[in-house]
Order: sequence, then structure tokens, then C-alpha cells
Amino acid sequence: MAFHFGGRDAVPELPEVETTRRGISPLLEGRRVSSVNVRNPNLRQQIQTELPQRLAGLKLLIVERRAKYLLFRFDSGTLIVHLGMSGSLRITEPRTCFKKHDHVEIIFDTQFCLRLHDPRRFGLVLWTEEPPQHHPLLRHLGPEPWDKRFNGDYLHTVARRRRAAVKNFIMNNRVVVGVGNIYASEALHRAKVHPNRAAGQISNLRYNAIVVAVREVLKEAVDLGGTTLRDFVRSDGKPGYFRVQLRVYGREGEPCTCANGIIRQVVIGQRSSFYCPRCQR
DNA sequence: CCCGATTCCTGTAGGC
DNA sequence: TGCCTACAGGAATCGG
Repeated sequence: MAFHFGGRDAVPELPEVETTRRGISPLLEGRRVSSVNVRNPNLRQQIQTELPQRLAGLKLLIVERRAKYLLFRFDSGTLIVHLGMSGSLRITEPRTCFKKHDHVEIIFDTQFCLRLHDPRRFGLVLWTEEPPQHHPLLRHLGPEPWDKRFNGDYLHTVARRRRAAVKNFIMNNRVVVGVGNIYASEALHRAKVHPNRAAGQISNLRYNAIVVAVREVLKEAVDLGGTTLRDFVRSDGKPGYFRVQLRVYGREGEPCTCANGIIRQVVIGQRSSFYCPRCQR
């Protein structure tokens, strides 16, 4: 038994984090922590030295997700986990050989190991006893993409007088969560909006299209995650992490689906961005 | 407050 | 084949 959840080749964006949550929650919810092994505490923040004794003996109530954070809820507090750029969670049998970059292991009911694998160590494992939504890392987060409050009017209002590129604007966690670099390019292409356009100069109507496109591309990816989960079970763990068919990302020089333009790659906010100069205005 | 630049890190790809 | 460099990206942080 060895199921992989989360990014391997793929950067864990919101759909990958949600897929991870759906994969691990039925196996772990209701189980009690037997022990915790921290092999390398040097992640984005150093793992608290008291984490193992804090978690030992606690019963996991539920695994939730907020933005790209996984929230492991216990009676007395919450374990906040972020997969960063290269993190993945895997459930193994105890005493399975550690792979390089397996940094943390939580054993449940002495038979289920949850392991964090994270080569670049931008991930995060953090214990908090305050409500997680009050934690400094989470308290300023904007709405989830499927929240009713995330709509064209909202974006239009928040963007007023802002001169940042719309691509950076929708990647801003305070505006809306879960839109990473890849899906930002994809969503703006679907909405036919130029990624470099100033956020404050976009109409309500176009912001409606952006909301629809963000939800569409994220939902397709979450649905693909469902397929991935079935594949994990069937193929006993080989990742095969599917991504939504990307229409612009990584396709510089290729013809756009509109058949009129050639996809361009530019740098916006220090990040690679892809768009079609003909159909995105 | 807003926004651009910088920083963390390592696997991978490309040049020579 | 191997060495070197550039690049990838989430998000906190800093400075203007």
C-alpha cells in the first residue's frame, strides 16, 4: 500500500491540494496520532520542536482546506500544512523506507503513516491552538473561488484605481485564493483578457468573465483530480498527476485555439506568463 | 495601502 | 559525459 497525493511533477495548486485532501481524509479522519517523527525541521518555517508531543495521542477530527492550506483539525488545535512548490503527502505502511526529502511522518493508529515529501522545502507544518482562520498566515486571505462573494462586482470594486497587472491582481491571495501562476494564465486566456492590462481598467463585464473562467479552469482540474485518485488506487501509487489541458501555459510559439494568433511568453511580476495577442485584449 | 523586487530551495534542462 | 548556469514557482517580507 502506498498512495501518493499531491504534486510531484506538478506544482500543487488549489486543485491538487483539494485532491490531496480528498485522498487522505477518508483514510485518516477519526484516527489517533500514535507518534510523530520529524526528520528535517527546516521547512519554510522551522517545525516547532514541541510538535511531536503536542500531537501524540490526539484524535484527528477532520481534514479541511483553506486556500492551499490543509487544516488537520483536532480537539485542542489545528495542524496547518502547506505543500509549497514541491510538497506531496503520501500514506504508507509504517517502516516503509524513507525517500530522500521525506521530512515529516505522522503515524496514526500505529498503522497509517502520513509522510510529507518536499524537495524544495517551501512547505509548512505548523501547530496552532487558536482558530486557524485567526492565524496570521490565514487571516488576510480573500474568498475561495466558489464563494458567492467572489464575483464580478467584487473584483471590479476591489480593483478600483489599482494599476497592477490583472494577472498579478488575481494571483493576490488577499483578492482571491487558489489562483497560481499556471491557472492565472489559463483563466485570463479563457476570459480573453490581456494579462498585462491594469486591474483598475477592466470592466465589470470582463471581471464577470474572469470569475467564470477561474472557476471553470479550477473545477476542471479538481474533476481531473478525481480521476487521479481512482488511478492512484488502481495503479498502486504511481503518480500520473494529470493537469487540465493547458491552452497557453508553456505553449510559446504555438498557434492559439482561436487560430489567429501565436502564443507569446512574457514576464509579468517576475513570473512567466503566456497569452494570445490576438484574442486577449 | 499598494506594488515591485527579493528571498527561500533543489531538480531539471540547456549550453559548451 | 560532466560541469556550469539559468530557470521554475508560493508567498512572506521589505522598501519605496
